[in-house]
Amino acid sequence: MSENKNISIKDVAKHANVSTATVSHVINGTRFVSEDTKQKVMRAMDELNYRVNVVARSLRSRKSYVIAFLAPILASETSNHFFMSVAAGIQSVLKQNQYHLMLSDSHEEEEFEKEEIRMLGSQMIDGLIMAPSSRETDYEQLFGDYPVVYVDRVPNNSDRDSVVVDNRSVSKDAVEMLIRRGHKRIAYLSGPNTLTTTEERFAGYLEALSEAGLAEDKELVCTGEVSLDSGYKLTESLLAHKPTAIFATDNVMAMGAMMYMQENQIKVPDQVAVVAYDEFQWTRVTTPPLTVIEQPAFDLGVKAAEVMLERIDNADAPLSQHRLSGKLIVRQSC
Amino acid sequence: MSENKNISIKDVAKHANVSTATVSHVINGTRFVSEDTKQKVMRAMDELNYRVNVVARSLRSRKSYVIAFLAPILASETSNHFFMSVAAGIQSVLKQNQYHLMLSDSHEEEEFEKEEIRMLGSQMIDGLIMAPSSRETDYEQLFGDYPVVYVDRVPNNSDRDSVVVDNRSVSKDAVEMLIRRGHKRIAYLSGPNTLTTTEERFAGYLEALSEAGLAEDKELVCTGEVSLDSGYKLTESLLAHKPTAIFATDNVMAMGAMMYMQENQIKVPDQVAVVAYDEFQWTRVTTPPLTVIEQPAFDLGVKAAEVMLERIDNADAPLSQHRLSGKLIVRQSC
DNA sequence: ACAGCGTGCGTAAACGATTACTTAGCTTTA
DNA sequence: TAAAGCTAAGTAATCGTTTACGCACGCTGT
Repeated sequence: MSENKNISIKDVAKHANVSTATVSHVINGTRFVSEDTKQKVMRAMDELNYRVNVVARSLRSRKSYVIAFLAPILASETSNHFFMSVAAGIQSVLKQNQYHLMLSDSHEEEEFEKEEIRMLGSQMIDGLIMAPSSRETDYEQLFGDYPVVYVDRVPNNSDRDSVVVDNRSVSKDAVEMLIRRGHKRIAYLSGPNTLTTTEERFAGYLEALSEAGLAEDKELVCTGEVSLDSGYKLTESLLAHKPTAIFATDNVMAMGAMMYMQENQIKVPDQVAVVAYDEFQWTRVTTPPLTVIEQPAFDLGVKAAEVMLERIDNADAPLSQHRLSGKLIVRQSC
Repeated sequence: MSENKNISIKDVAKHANVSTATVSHVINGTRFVSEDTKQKVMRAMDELNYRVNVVARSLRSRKSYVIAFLAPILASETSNHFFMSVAAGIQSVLKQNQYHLMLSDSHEEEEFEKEEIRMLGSQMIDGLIMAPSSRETDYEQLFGDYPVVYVDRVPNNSDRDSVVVDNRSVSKDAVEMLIRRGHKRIAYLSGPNTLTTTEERFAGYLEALSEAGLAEDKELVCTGEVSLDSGYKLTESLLAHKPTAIFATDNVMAMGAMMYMQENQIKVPDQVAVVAYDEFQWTRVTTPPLTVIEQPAFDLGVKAAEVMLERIDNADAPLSQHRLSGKLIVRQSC
């Protein structure tokens, strides 16, 4: 039916007896066209089932109205949900401004990520919002000449716009709360310390301890792979050192911890209290429901997109760096 | 530093003292170029920090190497994870074939979805893989002249390629298992019956009952909004009719059910057994761990992408429709 | 010695839009 | 009535590639 092959603005122009310029201006509303002519053009477009070729358009206008979001969206259940919420925030802003969102996955691997950036090439996107998988990498040489906004994480020595969570501060809140409830042996369970986020969370943990006059006990600090199994095993070894509370900076690892304690009849929170990162619906249905730190994922995306659009508007505006607050949600696990 | 503004193949050609054709052929390996010339060109590209303009390329070659995936990826935690797994599958295949994945969200709303399809325009993508939010809609007129593959769901009267889950069959398995364990009053808890998937799951439920000589009890069939709260409330009213088991076709609703029973000290599985759709890591840490139906989400994506690439290769190949099997994972909740 | 062929590369026309510059025709103004 | 101005729309260059042709040169065989 709708044979759409190769119908160009030229065909429409011929069919409507006007010039291509006029057709273009009707489509874009970029200059006055008399009502009569406008009607003729519209009718022609309808009859030919014309569809604008966005590729040609962006070649000429040097605008694609596409913003890419590069993050470890497919890496795990946790980061998946977190970054998809960020994506939702981005999308909500972009949509209002007629921009498209292109999601790319970095797999949380540097090489994979670099390859994705290369594939974006030049001109395909008007901007890149990314959560870098490494803080050591020098990304600058890979980027095209579009603006870049970092979200959730920032590489070292970056002088780009950024929107992140105030991890240190909310982590400190969480640990302080545990201390207020009488805990003195608070374990730290986390993934490897390679991301700025993780580092900040650890800093918050230490700060709370130190301000309460508690010394850091190396035996209670435990980092490992981010996975359920890893969380399970690390919890097992942690418990040998008799913590009364566990502060887990990763959701999946917290699951492992909960699973271990459930299987070994360790009462939460009576024997061991638990506070973990990331609010999910399921954290309300564990036994007991989990006390968690909720990150403003959606807002992170909203802000990042807003910053991006402003940057596109004005390349010379001053650096725009933002830090959003997390929120402690107290439930029965502590 | 890396001033990349406006470096085109022409600049490279001039700088290397060759023609643009040669540069293009070096980049794409599309015809023999002597080692010497090749080196010259490469060096020039390096020195100028040349980056191919993918927009111009796809304008000319009529190929964008972008496949769009349109699904309700941001709609809820459940569909989010499910469709992101599908996306991961798609991505894994596309990447091997040098294609890009562009994720678009349909918000599970028809108008939103249509708008997204329109925005894709023509020529921007080489193909569209989608999970339609409605089976009634006539999407055909909206599509450009790219191939379309439906995944997970298929609209009525579609004669497009498709890849879906055999929902009826695995749902039947699950209910049969409950029956074998002696259950006779099995409740059905589900979202609204507007998707083919939901419909198929209900059919499987009914079929298992009927083959076991059990009559459908309307009081035990309960559909409502897909949300934790809704699951919670519907479970409350369901329990008035004394089911001994609940079959939940949605993950979030199952969470609501679990939460209600937990809060009201209803023992699972002793008083009420539970079987629910969708395997997540957290289903292993509830008390007790949940028996679930695992959908082959990743494989769904893989297959869909394969089908897409074949279709792109050969527009006239016969219709390619696939049905993948789900898997029942039995844990302590039943 | 020259027709014929293979090799390596250059020339220039697309692809389908946007848009700076013109232009034709009409109205106003002095 | 002629110059100036205004209105609506047309002409054609341009964005950066790909690719169908064509060409020059050197080698081969007779």
